Amino acid sequence: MTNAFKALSHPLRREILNLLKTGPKASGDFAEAFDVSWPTVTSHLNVLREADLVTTERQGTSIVYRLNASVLEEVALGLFDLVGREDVRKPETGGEPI
Amino acid sequence: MTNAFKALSHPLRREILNLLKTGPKASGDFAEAFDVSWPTVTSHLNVLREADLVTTERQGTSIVYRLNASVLEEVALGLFDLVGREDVRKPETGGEPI
DNA sequence: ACTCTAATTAGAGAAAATACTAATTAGAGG
DNA sequence: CCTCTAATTAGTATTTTCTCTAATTAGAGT
Repeated sequence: MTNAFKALSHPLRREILNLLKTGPKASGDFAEAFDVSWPTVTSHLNVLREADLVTTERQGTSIVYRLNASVLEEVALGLFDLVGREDVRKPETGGEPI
Repeated sequence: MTNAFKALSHPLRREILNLLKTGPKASGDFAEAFDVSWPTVTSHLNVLREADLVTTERQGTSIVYRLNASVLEEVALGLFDLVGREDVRKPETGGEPI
C-alpha cells in the first residue's frame, strides 16, 4: 500500500483514476482520451496496478481496468491520521502506518 | 495543491510528516532522527514546504517546521472524492479537483 | 569582531521515472 | 491458418529525483 503514494504522484495517473471513477474502462479508452502514446498509457496502468489502485480483468481482446476503492480509502484515511482526524476512520481499520 | 502528491511520494517525507504529527520540530531534529545527511533532510523539507504541507518559522538560530493540516485534509478529501465518498467532505469545501 | 551552533546553498554523480518508436503477443472471426 | 484489432514488451533517450561532500549564511553569546 505504501507506494500508492508514488503511483498517485503522476498527474496522468490521477487523470486515469478520475476517468475510472465513471466506470470500468479498457486500456484503449485511456490511450484515446489522453495525448500520450499507447505504450505510455500501458506503463502508467502498470504502476497503478502494482500499487493495487486498480484491478484488471481480461474480456475477450480487451483488458478492463477498474478502480480499487478500498486501497484509495486506506490512503485517504492514512492522511487523515496524519492530521489527527481518526474520527472518520472505522474502528476495525487498524492498517499499516503510512 | 496538486503536487502535494509528489511531495508525499517519498518515504522519508512521509516519515517527516509523521514525526511532525507529534508537534513542531526543527530541521536538526529530523537530521538526527533519520539516517541521511542534513542537506538531504533540508532538501526534503523544501519539497514539503513548496507543496505547502508544512510551514516554517524562524526561532532564534532554529527554524521550526509545522504540519499544515488543512492541505493534508484537502488531499485526503480529494482521494475520497475519487472513491465516491463525498459524504465525509464538509459542504463548503469545494476545492480544486485533484 | 570572533566563535559556536543551526541550517541552507552549490555542485556533482548515481539512480529512477517518463515517453517515445518498433517489435511482439493474444484473442476473435472468417 | 490468416488477419485484424487490442494491448503489451523491448529498447532507448531524456529528464527528474535523490543523496552526498564542501562551502556558505544567519543568529546568539562572549
